[in-house]
Amino acid sequence: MSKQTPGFRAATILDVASAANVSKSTVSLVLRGSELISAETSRRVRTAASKIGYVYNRRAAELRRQSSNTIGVVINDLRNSFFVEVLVGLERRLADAGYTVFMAHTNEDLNRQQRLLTVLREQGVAGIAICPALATPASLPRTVKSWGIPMVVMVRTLGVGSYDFAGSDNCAGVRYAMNHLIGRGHEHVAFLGGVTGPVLQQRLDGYKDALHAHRVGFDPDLIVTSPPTREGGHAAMLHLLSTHKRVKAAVCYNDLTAFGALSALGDCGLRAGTDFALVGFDNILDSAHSNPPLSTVDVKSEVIGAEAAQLLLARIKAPGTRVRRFVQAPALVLRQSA
Amino acid sequence: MSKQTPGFRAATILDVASAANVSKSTVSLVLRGSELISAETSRRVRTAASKIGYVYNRRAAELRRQSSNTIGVVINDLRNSFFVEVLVGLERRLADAGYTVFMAHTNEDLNRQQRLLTVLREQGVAGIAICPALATPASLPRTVKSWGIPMVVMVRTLGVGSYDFAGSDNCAGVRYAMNHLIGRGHEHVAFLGGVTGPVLQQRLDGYKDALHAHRVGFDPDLIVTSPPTREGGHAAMLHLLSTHKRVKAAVCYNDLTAFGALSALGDCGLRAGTDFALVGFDNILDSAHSNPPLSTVDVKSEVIGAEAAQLLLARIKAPGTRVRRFVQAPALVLRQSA
DNA sequence: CTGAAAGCGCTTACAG
DNA sequence: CTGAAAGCGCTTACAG
Repeated sequence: MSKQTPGFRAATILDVASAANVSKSTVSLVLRGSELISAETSRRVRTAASKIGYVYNRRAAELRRQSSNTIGVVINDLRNSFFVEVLVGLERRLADAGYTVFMAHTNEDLNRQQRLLTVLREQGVAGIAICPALATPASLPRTVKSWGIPMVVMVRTLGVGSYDFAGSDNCAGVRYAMNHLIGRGHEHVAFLGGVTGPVLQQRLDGYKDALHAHRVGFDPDLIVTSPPTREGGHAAMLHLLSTHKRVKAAVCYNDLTAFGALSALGDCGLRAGTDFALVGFDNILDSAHSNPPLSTVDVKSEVIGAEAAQLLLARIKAPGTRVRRFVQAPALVLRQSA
Repeated sequence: MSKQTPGFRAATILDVASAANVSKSTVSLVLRGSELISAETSRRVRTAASKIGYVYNRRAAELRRQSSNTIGVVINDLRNSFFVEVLVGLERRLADAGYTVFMAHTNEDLNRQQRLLTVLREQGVAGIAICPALATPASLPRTVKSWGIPMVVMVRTLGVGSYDFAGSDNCAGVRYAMNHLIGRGHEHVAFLGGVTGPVLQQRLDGYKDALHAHRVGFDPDLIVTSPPTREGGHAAMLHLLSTHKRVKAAVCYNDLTAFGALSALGDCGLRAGTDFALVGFDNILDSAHSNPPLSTVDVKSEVIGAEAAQLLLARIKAPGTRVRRFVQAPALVLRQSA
C-alpha cells in the first residue's frame, strides 16, 4: 500500500559485510547468533551494523527460511475484560517462548474473522490462537488444519471435532452458583443474560442440572436472555423485577451482565447482598470492586490463556500428536452480592 | 521458529501459471487485479488458483514491492476499556481504508514497547499508531521518524516535539467537572487517582484552574493519588473518607478510578448522588450502567481513535506535510453520581 | 571461519 | 495481452 521512505535505500547485510570487511554469509551467521563465528569478528560485524543503521529485514529472512516466529491471536470481543485477561495470560507465555504475538479483533463479526484468518494464512504465521466469533462454523478447525497452520481454540467450543482447546467447565460453574443460592433458601432462581453460543448452552445445562438435583421445577420464564453486556444485564434485571416480584436470586451469564443487574437493582433502590442475591460468572478483575463486590464463579481467565499457549506451543513443536483439551475447573468466590 | 508443513510444498504462481496455461506474469497481474488482462483469462487463472489450493504469499510480494499494507497498533493497557474504545475507532477507519491492523499490548512495560517497535520496524509495517506506555521518552516520535515509518501518537502526549497526535482536552474536561461540583455548592472537592504521566498533569491543571477561577484555595491533601484502576480508586476513596470527613465531592482521574470509588462508598453505606458527588472521566461504555450510573466527562474515545487513523493515513499518503494535532473537546455528561 | 552460488515467491519493466 | 529476465534481502549448503 505505501512505499517505504522513497529515495532512501535501506542498508542490507551486503552493506554491513563491506563495512565490516567480511562476506555477507558471515554477517548472516552473526545476526542469527551462530557459534561458528569468532567473538572478535562477531563484534566487528555488530558494530558495523549499528554504525550504518542496518535493520534486519524479517520479511526476507522468513521468506527464505519458510518459517515465522509470530503468532496471530484472533479475539472476538475486547470490550469484555474476560477476553482481555485470557489474552494477557496467553501473550505472556508466548512471549516467554520467544514468539511475538499480534492480535486482531473481530468484534463478533464472522466476515471480519474470515478476512483476518486469510491474512494470517497469507502472512504465514507460525500458529493461531482464536476465541471464535459467535456462529463460527464447526468446520473451522478442520479448515485451518488443512492449511497446515497449528491452531488452538479458546473459551468457546466449536462442535465435537478434534482440535486443541482451552476453556472452562461452564456447567459445573453454574451448578456451584446454584447450589449456593438454593442452599441459602432461594426457591426461585433466575438466569440472566446471554443470547446464543456454546458457552450459554453449557451454563444453562448447569442451571437445569442444579434445579434437577435439588428437585426444583424448571420455569422457562426465569431465564431472561439479553446481550452479555452491562446494558443487557441492566435490561434483563429490570424485566425480571417487573415480572417476577417474588424472585430474589439470580445467576448471571457473565460478570458484565451481573454489573448491569447491579446497576438496575440500584435504580430500584435495592442492593445485592441484602435485598437480592446475585452471582456472576468469570471473576474478571473488575468484579472485586463493583458496588457491591460481586460473588462470582472464578474461571481463572489468565490460566485459560496460559494453557492455550501451552497447547499451541506443543502443537507447533509436534504437529502429529494427539489433540488435547484443557477444561479449567471453576470455583465459587463469595463476596457481598450473594 | 517453526517450519511450515514439512514435506508439503505450497503452490506458487508458477503452479497456477502452468495449471491455467499462462505465464507467471499473467498470474501475478490477475492476482493484483490489473486491467491489462481479459475477463476470460482472469477467470481461468482464478479457477486454476483455487483448484490447486494456491495461497498468496504476502511476504514474498511485500519483499519484492518494498511495501506493506499492515499497520501496527501498540497499546499500553487493554484492561482499561477506554483504550479498547480508542482502538475500535481506529481499527474501523483503518480497515475501511484497506489496511489490516495488528495490535500488540505493552502492558505499560517500556522494554516490551521497545521490543515491539523493533519487530514492527523489522516487519516493515506501513505505519504505527501508539498509545505510549508511561515514561516513554519524548524522543520516540523523532526516533520512529528517523526509521522512515509514519506514526501517530494517541491519548498521551510525548513532550513538545513535532508529531501527529490525537487526544482530548483533559484540562478543560476537569474544569467542566469542577465547575459543576463547585456550582452545586461543594466547597471542598477532592481529586482521586492517577500516579504520573502527561494526562494526569493536564487533568490536575484543570483542577487547579477551576479552583483558581472560583477563588477556592488549593489543598494538596485533597489530591489522593492511586493507580488508575478500580482497586486504586477504591483505596483512594477509603483514604479520603477516613481523613476528610467533610469532603463530599470528588472528580476522578478516570472512570475506572470512579468505579472503585463507587464501590468504596458502598462499603461505607454511602451512595454517590445522594451522600457524595462523584464525577468520572472518559465516559467509557461501562459508565452508563455502573451503580449508580456515573456522571463523567465524555472524551469520545472512538472519535479519538478514528481521528488518529485519519492523521496516520494522511501521513502515509503525504510524508512531508505539516504535523497535525487533534484535540477532542470534552463534554460533561450528567447521570446519577453527581 | 569465509566466499560464491542458488533460491524463497513474488513484481516489474521491457520486448514482443 | 504474454514471456523471459532481473531482483527484493535474506539463508543455506558447499567448497575452501
